[in-house]
Amino acid sequence: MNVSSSPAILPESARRGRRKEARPGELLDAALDLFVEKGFATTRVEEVAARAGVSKGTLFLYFPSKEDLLKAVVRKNIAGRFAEWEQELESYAGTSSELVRYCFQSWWERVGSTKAAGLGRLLLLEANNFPEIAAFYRHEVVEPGHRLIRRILQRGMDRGELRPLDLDYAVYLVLAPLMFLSFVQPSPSLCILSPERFSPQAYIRLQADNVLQGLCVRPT
Amino acid sequence: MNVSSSPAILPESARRGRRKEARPGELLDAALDLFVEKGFATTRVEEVAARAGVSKGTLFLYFPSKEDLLKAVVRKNIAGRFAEWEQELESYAGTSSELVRYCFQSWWERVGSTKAAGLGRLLLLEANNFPEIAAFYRHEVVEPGHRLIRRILQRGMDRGELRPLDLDYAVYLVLAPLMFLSFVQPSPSLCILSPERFSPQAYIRLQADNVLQGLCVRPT
Amino acid sequence: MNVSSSPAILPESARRGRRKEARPGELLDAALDLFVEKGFATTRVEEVAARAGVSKGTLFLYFPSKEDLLKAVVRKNIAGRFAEWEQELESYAGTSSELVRYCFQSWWERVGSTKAAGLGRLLLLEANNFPEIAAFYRHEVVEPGHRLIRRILQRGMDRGELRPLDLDYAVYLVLAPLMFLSFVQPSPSLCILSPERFSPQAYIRLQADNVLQGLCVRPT
Amino acid sequence: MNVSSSPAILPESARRGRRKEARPGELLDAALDLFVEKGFATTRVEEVAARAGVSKGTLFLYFPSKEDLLKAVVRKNIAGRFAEWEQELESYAGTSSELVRYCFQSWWERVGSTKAAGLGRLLLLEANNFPEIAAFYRHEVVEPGHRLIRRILQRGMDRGELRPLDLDYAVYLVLAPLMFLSFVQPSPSLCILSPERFSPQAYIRLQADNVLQGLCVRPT
DNA sequence: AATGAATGAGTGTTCATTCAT
DNA sequence: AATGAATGAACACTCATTCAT
Repeated sequence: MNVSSSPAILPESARRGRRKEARPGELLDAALDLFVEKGFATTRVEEVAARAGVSKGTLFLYFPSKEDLLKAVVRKNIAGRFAEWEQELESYAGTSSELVRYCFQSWWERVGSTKAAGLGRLLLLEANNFPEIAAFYRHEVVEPGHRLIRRILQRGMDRGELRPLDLDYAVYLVLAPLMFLSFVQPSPSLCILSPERFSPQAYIRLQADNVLQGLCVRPT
Repeated sequence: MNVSSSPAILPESARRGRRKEARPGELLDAALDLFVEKGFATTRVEEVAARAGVSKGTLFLYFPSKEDLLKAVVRKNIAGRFAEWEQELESYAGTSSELVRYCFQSWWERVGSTKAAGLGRLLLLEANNFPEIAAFYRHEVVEPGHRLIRRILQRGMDRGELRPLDLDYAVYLVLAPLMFLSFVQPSPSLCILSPERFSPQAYIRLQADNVLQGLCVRPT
Repeated sequence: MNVSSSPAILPESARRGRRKEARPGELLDAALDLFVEKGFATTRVEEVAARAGVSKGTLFLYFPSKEDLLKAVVRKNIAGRFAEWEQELESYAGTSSELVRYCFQSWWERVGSTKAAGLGRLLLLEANNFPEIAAFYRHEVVEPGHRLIRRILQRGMDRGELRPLDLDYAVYLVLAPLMFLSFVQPSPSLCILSPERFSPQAYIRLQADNVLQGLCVRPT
Repeated sequence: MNVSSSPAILPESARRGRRKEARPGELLDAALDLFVEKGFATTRVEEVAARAGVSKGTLFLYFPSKEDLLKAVVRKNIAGRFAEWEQELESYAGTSSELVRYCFQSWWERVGSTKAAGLGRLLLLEANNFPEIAAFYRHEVVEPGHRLIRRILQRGMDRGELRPLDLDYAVYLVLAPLMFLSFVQPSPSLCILSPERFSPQAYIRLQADNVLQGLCVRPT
């Protein structure tokens, strides 16, 4: 259609009228943005609706309550990509160093650089207020994530490429730098000194490097 | 005080009197707890007052508004310990490895294990809502912290004990694991699989170890 | 109609077509039911539409507003049966006792046992909110009803069959039992102890009996 | 106090300030008035508050929700006067005619002429919407009322003063005229032709008369 | 200084009504 | 004629803040 080729032609009339299939997605995107940026309690449903280009009433046509909107946001942004990820791991042929680097890098590409990255931060606080949602997130995201990392580290130990580790804590060697980045990104000015010059990619690279090699000089 | 000079007559009011100066502190403690646990917006001033054992009205006697209460919480819990810390660094005689380990450990003792640890998380989530407070925290805590870590790493590089690093990113090698812990601690169930069995000390130790040595086996 | 001339082609739309004229009636029936059962304010237009098997929008095609729907409900269910009733009275040949009994009985058959009975109760409760509608009902139903009863009682007094009565109050001797029944019927559990066993006919019979004979034993 | 003796002195300042004990009662009175007049759904809590001379928020200080306000209204206006009434019946020495007349008259004095009379009408509709409240009313008011009337009629039959009756229906000979009056009173214009000239006392007297003697002339 | 009753602006949610299709 | 997506005014309820005592 020439709508997409010339977006200037039908901007207004397209926004009006019925768009039943598109609405929920637009609302969920708007909600994710605002919830991550301002928090759940501070975000008014009217703001969400406005950002999605509809009225307050319309939002309630698709989501029975603000809390249900949050649930839907969480559900939508939890792609079950872990299956795919585990596949890749099974068939990975390279060294453990390469695998860890690949893991950091592909987390950035698939999660960290997307809007979904803010979800963790959002739930960080709301976990106490909405235990049910937190449990869902935990089950769908956190647990699979832990399992994946453990397997990677175990593989490295099995192959003699990684030093012996207590896996219960070693998981966080991978998790902490990634989570820190996703927690901090939506309001970088608090923790990052020069947000303008900060390159997440460079951050990821150094963290991957160092989790493998450590700070100390190595005898060559 | 003449209150204590007539102990038999005013036993009740004496208890009150003794506490009078402590009130603001108790309110700030209660506020920190609740803000960290439930978030700023979700916490009602009445809850804060109740936890501090006073009435809602009394709270407003000491703090003109809920936001001012938050500001006061931030101010109180930002001890200017960086001066002391920098002192210790100047006069530190050991190796860089020891210094980094000491840094992790003493962060845990002085910050991570205290209630103040939750402050970062609180402000992380409210940074966008209260830029002024965030800027204050940034200036008083984040920037000195960054400087401290940079100096430690620089010292290590100067002494040839640490490998060459881009300090702009290397700071986060230290910061990320510590911040992750303090962000996650108040609602551990979200990110930590077995919160009951989780030992922050063991976490700290492994992170310090690994930031120095890395995961890879080292040739002996 | 040419719709029926091509029955094979448009079987669906034919059903629609046949119903087209019936729509308003079905909506009015549904509205009466729901208004009487749940009250005007508590009934949503969507419910009315749903019960009539059409969409919300369709209802507004026939009735410009919810209040107009109520007006139409009232208008439809006020059959001008009083003319016929008065006729019967004029030509009635029996005793006054028989006439009163006949009056009770035929009220039950023509009004009390029909859905229209609930109208009185509905308007009783909404009279203060919609004075205009109440005035209409009063003029079309209440006043003719009063006149009818007065005439019956007057006839009885004239014929020496009924004791002398102040007609301004005596009307309610007939009205009260009938109205009570119609007010109470739609939610009988409130006033009637065993709604399952309650027979309106038996109620009507006893009330008619007693309004004529009274409770006291009569000397034979 | 001279407050009551000179009500003009402190009219305003008295209304402000704390009146914790008086508030609930004032709110309940206002609520009963408005609920009876306009119905539950149509009455806004703000109106109730305004009529009681307080703000919307204050109402919620005393009643957690609008529905709870309704419950409290019902509870408050159900005086347990049935015990007293049954006492009077036990010890009543006169004829059954006198007793029935007394019953009609004292219902008017104790119930019909008070604001509580509107309760029945209010619940008539809300019974379907709030079954729990209806059940309470039924248990506290309707059932004791039925029992009382049955006993009166039974006594009359036992003493040979009243004709044989099926009590299950005879109760309504007493109930219907009284209930009709209380249902109709709050918006008399609907059913009563000349509300200005209508005397409830005259109504009560005639109904009592007639329930005993009937319309038909009696041989003397 | 302390209380807690009172306030009212603000927010989530409902629902009669409109209108593009 | 019929639909049902969209609207926004209206209302129940919350809670930071005030103030008389």
